[in-house]
Amino acid sequence: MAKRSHAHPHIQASSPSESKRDILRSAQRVLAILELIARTPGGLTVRAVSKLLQLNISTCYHSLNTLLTAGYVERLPSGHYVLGPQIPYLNDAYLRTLTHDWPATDPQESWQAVARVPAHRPSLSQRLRPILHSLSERSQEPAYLAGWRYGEVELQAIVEPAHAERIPGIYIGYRGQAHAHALGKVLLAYSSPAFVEDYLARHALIRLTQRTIVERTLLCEELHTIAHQGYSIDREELHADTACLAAPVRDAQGRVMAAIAISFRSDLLSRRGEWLIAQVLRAARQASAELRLSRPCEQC
Amino acid sequence: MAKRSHAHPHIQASSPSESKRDILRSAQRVLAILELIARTPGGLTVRAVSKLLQLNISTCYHSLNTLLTAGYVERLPSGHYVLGPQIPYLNDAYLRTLTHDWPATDPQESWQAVARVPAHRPSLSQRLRPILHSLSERSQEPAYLAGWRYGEVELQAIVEPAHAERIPGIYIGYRGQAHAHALGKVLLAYSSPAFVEDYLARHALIRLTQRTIVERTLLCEELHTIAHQGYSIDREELHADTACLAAPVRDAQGRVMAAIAISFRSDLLSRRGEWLIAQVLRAARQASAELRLSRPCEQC
DNA sequence: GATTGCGATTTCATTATTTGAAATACCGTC
DNA sequence: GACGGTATTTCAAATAATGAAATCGCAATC
Repeated sequence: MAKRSHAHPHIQASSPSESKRDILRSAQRVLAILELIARTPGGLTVRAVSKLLQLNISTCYHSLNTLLTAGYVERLPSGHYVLGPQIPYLNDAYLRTLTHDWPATDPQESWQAVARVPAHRPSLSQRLRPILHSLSERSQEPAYLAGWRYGEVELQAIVEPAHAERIPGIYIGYRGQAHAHALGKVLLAYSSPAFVEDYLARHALIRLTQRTIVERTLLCEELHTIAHQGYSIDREELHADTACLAAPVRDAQGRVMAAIAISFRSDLLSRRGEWLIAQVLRAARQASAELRLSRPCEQC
Repeated sequence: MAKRSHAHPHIQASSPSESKRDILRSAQRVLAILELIARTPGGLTVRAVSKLLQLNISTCYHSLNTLLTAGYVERLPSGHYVLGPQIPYLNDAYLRTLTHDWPATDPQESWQAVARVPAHRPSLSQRLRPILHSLSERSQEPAYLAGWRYGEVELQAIVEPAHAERIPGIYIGYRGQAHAHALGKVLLAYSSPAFVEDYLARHALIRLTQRTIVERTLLCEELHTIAHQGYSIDREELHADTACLAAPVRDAQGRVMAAIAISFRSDLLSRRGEWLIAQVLRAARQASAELRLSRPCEQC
């Protein structure tokens, strides 16, 4: 975007690393402080922020005041700043934007259609929640729904049973590491080769556990296998001790719109694997059936 | 905080309304833009932001770029900006801060103890989730958990059954309007008079429906009734057509630490009210029993 | 195939805003 | 009562944001 054209007539020397144009530096700093606080469970004092970010304490003081008055952080009586109530408020708004249906995956440009999708039609996650619910109920494991969003795999719904916990570090809105989980792999497996190409060009295959598939060729083989067998397995590829199973959800035209999954302790795979696969496939079939009827479809 | 002392020797005339000191204006503007986008389901273009906020288009352009590169917004191919993946990421961090136990309510200062509570003990919402789950299961209505946080009632857990939807506009992390819902009323009902006094001084009794209690004396009467009967009812006080029932959860010392509730279509109140009250009371009793055993208590 | 309209991007000088060092205030502890 | 660790305030320096206007790009229209 920024053209970084002929240097300013002004000074500009003093900025240490090549600082980006078109960015509001104090705003950027404030956001960086917010993220730092998010990463620190117990909160941070003004001074701590100043030290960690190598910023003048006065700058941090003003930045934190800005965040404070806007509700993005809160100040504990101890002087520690923690995330404030504006965060879940914005998240609620974000969740409502999941209330679109996305066109499937294919040529990287397909998601541009999103712009044309009218807001406020019943979302996939809303329509499929009962199915996730019963999947979670039957299996007594957490159930997940993911779809494409702006060229990324996005986790869009989680239904947890009373006792089992979701995979740590995973949350609604989580994107990425598609190569390392069952949902991502199954969605990629049913994408066009051109799209997979593009996806792999945009994403490094980061190693998350010893089992993560980090070889491009191995991953492509895996995707073929998945497309052939109709579901995907994550054997501790994302998180040690945890396995996932995922299966595709198709719309009336047969396009893969989403994927449904469950996660569970990986040692269950050998004992209950077959049964769990059957449950996931069943839920995915139900979901596809649900999408087949009464599509409030605009672009058909 | 800001002392607004003797006017600067500089100009300072040009700022129209009394602009606050100790605030980073460009950062504040960026946050305002973020909130504007959050309020707009379909997203906004640079120009639209500029018009709505009465800012120079160049300012908006730079602000949006800042938000964009930090992941707080995303740009659709149409040029519309919508909330980005950083929002749910921060929310996940916020949710983890719910992983404290809070001291109860009383004298407005009690929440200052939060600062001393070590992070990472099992949270109320984690411990009580199975109970909420079975409450939701039995009643087939959404179940809620709320507690005190920094002197405010905060919604801390929601368990939705397969088919019923939570109250719109309500989300985990939601605070306030305690006078208008069952959870808030029951928590206030078991707070000390001094605290209620303080709470009422800090919060106007905003009218949300025709039934909202906006008279201070009426609310106090209501709180007395609630404390006497052991549960609270919200009869369309927060949201038209929706009723809630809430009951207190006590710790081993008998202090009210939280409240459990369900919401449902208000017409069910006459038919199933008695039964639903029994369910909520039962869940609250179970929760209190759960808190009674094996408290990982630091300050006792 | 050129034109128009609409909006995004870039430019650049002006000027207000942010910065940073240091002084000061605060609070709990020894 | 002094000390150590922080938070807050001050104020001049100078950096960084602003705003008007020019430019660019795209798509619809003539």
